[in-house]
Amino acid sequence: MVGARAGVSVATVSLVTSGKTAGRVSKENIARVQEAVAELGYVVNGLGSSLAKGRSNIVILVAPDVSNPFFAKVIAGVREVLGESFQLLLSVTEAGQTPAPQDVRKLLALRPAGLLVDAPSAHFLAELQMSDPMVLLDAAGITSAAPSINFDVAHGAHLLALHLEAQGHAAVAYLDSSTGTETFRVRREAFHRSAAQLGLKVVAQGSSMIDVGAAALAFTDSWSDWSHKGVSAVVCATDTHAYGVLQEARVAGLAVPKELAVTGFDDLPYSATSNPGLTTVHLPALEMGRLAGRELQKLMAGEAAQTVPKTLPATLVVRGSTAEPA
Amino acid sequence: MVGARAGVSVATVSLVTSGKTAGRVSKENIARVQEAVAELGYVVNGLGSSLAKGRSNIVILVAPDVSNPFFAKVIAGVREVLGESFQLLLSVTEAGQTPAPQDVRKLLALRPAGLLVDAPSAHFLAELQMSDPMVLLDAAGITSAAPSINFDVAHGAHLLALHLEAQGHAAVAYLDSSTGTETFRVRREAFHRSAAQLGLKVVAQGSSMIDVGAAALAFTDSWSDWSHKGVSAVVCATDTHAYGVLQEARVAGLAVPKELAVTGFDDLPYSATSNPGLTTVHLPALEMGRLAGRELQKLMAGEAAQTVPKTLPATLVVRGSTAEPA
DNA sequence: CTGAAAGCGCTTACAG
DNA sequence: CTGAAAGCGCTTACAG
Repeated sequence: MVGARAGVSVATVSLVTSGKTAGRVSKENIARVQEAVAELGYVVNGLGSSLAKGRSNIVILVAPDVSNPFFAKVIAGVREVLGESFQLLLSVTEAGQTPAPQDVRKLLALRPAGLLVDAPSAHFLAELQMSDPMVLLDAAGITSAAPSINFDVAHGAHLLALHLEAQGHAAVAYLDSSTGTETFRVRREAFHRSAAQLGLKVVAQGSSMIDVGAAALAFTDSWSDWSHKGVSAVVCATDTHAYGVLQEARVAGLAVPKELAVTGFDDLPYSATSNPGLTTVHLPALEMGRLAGRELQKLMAGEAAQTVPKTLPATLVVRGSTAEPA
Repeated sequence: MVGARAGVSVATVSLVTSGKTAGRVSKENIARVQEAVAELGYVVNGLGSSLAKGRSNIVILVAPDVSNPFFAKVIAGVREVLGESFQLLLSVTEAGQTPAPQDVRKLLALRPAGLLVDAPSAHFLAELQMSDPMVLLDAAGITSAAPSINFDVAHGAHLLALHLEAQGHAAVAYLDSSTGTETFRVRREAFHRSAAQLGLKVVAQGSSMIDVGAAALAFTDSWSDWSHKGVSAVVCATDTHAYGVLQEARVAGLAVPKELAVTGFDDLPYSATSNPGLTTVHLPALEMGRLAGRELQKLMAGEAAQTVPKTLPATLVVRGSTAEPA
């Protein structure tokens, strides 16, 4: 450790670089060490440091779909809370895929201080059997000992059904995501339940990956059938699906919302500016990131975890895709 | 190290877990160790391992905008090449921002085996002064000792000018990105140069962040002015900008491409399915990821780096936003 | 206020 | 084929 260029012991250098000088190191030595550090461009080796301390300062965020504008907000929220003290890293898996057991193992080998897991599957959590601090995000429908922050997607689906019924729709189609994440099951089942209560008939179903092109294809393949069944609105599991439907509706010359209403879920940035704007369920992503970050901090500080999942409200944003502007 | 439950020394366990048993450990001991590992759910502590070996197996990808569908492909390419041997992690910064010096320092503290830096600024690289393996991606206009993989965006811009001139346009507006990344400077300057050669006039300029809403706003604010100047086409620095323009053109009742042609840059997935489809410059993102991964592997293996930046071809994809379907 | 020393969990020559 | 030992770069009681 070349920092001994300051003429002090390694112990003193360590004290200075980790900021634990209070009443332990003289002013002169602090200055001398800082100077040497600056001159040599010394950076503490996190490997040695973490090993000695028994834990790293890495927080890993595991998510199936990092390349999603919705997720960017979640990340921003987490960063805001975790700040300087932890190094946030994203685990990368195949697009749309939850990481495989061996990926997880490699992550744990880094001995992260904490784990944030977005949209986990039950299977994934079973594999994990984490004892380290862990917080689940968007884990509706999952039971786990780990604290979780969820969106009230069921209520969101309910609001959607209410709105469509009020707009006079009688028969709708549901375009689901084929990724099989729990949140989509909850969205779908809640919508069906609410629709049934209201006398709104879900007469057709479809599904595709979360991709504009795939959703567009799913819609064009089904539309003639749906049309015969009297479908006047398509309820999509995500905004991305809705974009595909909006596009193909335009190609097919269908007037939106007059001949066909379209709804989404997530309220991605694009939904506010599309034409027509997309009626969708807004989920407070930034807030989710913040809460998850805070909960993880507590856990990492050794405090007790929340036991009841925290649920964030979902709200309905009505735009031109379901209602003519007043 | 509880693995000594197999009745062997730590050294033997280490040999087994790192797969270096060839002619060094007996079959029985291999089996015994593997059994103990499985029973105890043992995971090698990467901190200790990396410290002993002098380097980690972490590769960090630094990028200003991870939440971008374009970037998802780059990542896929990198993963494909790096495979099992390295742990790919994404560094997270504020959306659209290149990481600050202190962020970089924290990254280096992890002693990554290699660094992949996307769209770096000259300033960022100066701060870095890396001696570790590093490969730059999309660093057009940057000079650095590190190998880099670039897109030939200048040629792409040239193709765009050629196409617009051939379509009979005489006056166009350029909608730039306000992020100030080098690649946008190159795109803009190349387009202006080519346009000037062809007698195509760039009569107006605008700029916004890379965001559909922001681009839409920039367009509506400028359109009456641009219109007076005889603008018949808007050339956008990214597809995202183009989406904003397309939307507002529709709102304004402008027929695309008849009254207003629109072009993008990047060829995001959405551009193929938008209506009209977006004429844009296709950049081979997956291929860039692969090449960058391969180059980094060479570097990490101690082989000589390529000295000349590798440039991937940009191609023009003509769609409905500039040309009526035949 | 300071430094010598033990130890974090591994890997890797080295001697047997 | 096997194990004892040194060492990777730190941190943290501990003794002074």
